[in-house]
Amino acid sequence: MPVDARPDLTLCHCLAVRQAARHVTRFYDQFLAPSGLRTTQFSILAKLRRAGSETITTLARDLVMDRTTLGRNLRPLEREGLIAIGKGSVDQRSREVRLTEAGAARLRAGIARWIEAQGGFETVFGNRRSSSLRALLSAVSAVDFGAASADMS
Amino acid sequence: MPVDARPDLTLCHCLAVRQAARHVTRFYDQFLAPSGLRTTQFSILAKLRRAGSETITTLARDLVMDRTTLGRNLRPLEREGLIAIGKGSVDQRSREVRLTEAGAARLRAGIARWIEAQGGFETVFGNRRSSSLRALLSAVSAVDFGAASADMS
DNA sequence: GCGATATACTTGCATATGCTCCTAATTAGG
DNA sequence: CCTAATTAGGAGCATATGCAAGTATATCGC
Repeated sequence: MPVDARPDLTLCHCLAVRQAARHVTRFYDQFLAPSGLRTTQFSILAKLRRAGSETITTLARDLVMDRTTLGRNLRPLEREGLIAIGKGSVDQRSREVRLTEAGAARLRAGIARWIEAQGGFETVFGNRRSSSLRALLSAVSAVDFGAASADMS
Repeated sequence: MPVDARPDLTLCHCLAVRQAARHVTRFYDQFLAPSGLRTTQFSILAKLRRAGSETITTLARDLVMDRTTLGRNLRPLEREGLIAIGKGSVDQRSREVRLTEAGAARLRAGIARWIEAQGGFETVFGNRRSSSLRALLSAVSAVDFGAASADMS
């Protein structure tokens, strides 16, 4: 590459993944709307059903989300009684988050819609490409950027 | 698949792309921070440099972003004098957004950091996989979900 | 030309995102 | 034990995200 060449900013991986996230989120949210859940909320409830009970920190790590972000995202769910948050049994600092009955019911309603969204996505994008994409995205989310981080302090 | 089988929610494409977006954004933002730009702002300025001048609606479409979201995202940039917004010459309703000199300078500073981030990403994720990923993400962003939309009104 | 329709944008609302700084509880060293 | 470093979580700040509803301008039909 010539020294003077302007780098091609259209090749930005960050922009690509953010644009796709916006586009796909709007699609899924459209389906989930009747259930009264957003994709983020749906993901949280789904994760809780699998995990049973988790602290905010571990749940945040599972969802590749900042702790403080998750803490706030839990608020609307708790307000609606879809989750319950109690003190951690071993560590008094931590808080255990668990799915309530109402939350499980809401999740079931959401799942019916999610199946449509997921199916719709795969129909238009193709099963093969969908699988490839999800595999690559999972790999990205699992990457440890620590070694290449800007801040080495 | 058995009728009673619970669908595997961990295969959600929406969750996958959102998690990846969060993870990658944090990585790029770390690098961009010294330039005083966030990835979203960097993308907007970069787009404006290429486009020269665009209305909010077309710019939003280019960035796969809601018009109202973009409208608000422009505010901090205008406040800092990195962009200028004037009335559209042909259509009086529209507003033309363009890069200022200060914006171009800021963008140049950001590009230096972006190169590090982009390079770091490709180093840890691999050039081949990075290319495949970006291609798939571009395809996703270009998909017209209209036909498979939940709302057919 | 005028009323109907469409388009460009803004505002209000609610959630999403993560950083920095703070407090409380835990754990490590001595 | 008791202090120091660590960890779990919250609060404040700023931006990001998009829907619904509203206003202003353009364009279409006649």
